[in-house]
Amino acid sequence: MKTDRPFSAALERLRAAGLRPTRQRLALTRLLYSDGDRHVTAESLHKEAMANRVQVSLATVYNTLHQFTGATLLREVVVDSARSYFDTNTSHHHHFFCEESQQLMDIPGDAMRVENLPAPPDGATVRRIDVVVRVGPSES
Amino acid sequence: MKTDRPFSAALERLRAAGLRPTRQRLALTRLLYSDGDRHVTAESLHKEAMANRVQVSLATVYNTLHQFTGATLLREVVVDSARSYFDTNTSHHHHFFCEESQQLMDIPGDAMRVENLPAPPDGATVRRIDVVVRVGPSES
DNA sequence: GTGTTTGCAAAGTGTTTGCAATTTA
DNA sequence: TAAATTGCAAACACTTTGCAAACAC
Repeated sequence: MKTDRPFSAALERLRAAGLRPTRQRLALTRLLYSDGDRHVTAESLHKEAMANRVQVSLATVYNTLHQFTGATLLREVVVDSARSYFDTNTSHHHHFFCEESQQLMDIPGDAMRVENLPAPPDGATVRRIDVVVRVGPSES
Repeated sequence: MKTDRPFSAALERLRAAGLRPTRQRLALTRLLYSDGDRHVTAESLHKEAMANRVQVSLATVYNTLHQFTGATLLREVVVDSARSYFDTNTSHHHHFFCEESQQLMDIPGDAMRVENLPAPPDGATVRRIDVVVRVGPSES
């Protein structure tokens, strides 16, 4: 009998994060991590689940996205004030964002650097640096 | 008779942008540009207007912020998916953002540089590069 | 006067929450 | 069985819109 790879990988991933492997979380984990790095919104993931005959409510998708973010299985990316995006790549990196297509694309972490960052104000510490390169179609 | 500086400056600013100098727009312009660079949300500007006995509806504040953005009198800054921020400094620069206090602070445009930006995907052009340095209180 | 702008209240969007029913361990 | 999770529908916060009254030119 051969192991159902995506399934057991999902199980392990949830266990490692200390989250109960419920049917919904397992299904969403498989969708999110079976095929390389991805950027999803609550709605896109919910649609994808529906299309794959995984029954999950939108509320549960929201909850799950936030739990996963809390467990650093996901990283939230703020690029659009209308919608929240979540990235399965939790390592330090930046993004291209195309406003017309609403597409996010990773920029590998070491391909880019921010130079001469001034000291943060008063008693503040830098938590994170986010670079968003907004792009659009060439012909304007 | 001496000129009412903030008033006529606001008038000129609106004229230059091709916007009719209505009572509401003049008042908001004076609030926005009389005292250095500022970061506002629709609600903060509306509150400020009320506090200064300028009667404007929140809907008009929203409309005005967008018209001003379209006329490059303002620049929208995306840092928080819950709220839209507008910056009276329209030149190229980046921001510190403190999530606990919801405070935005400018980082002067030339103090910081992004190095080794990879080429944008396919037939895309870079429209803008936004760097957000998220900070928090030092004691964690 | 004529076209623009305003303000209200209603509608809209994405997101969160309360709680009973279900599921996991 | 006890505690965690789900799903629904209602509640939310912020934002946009339709339209009649007010205003700028």
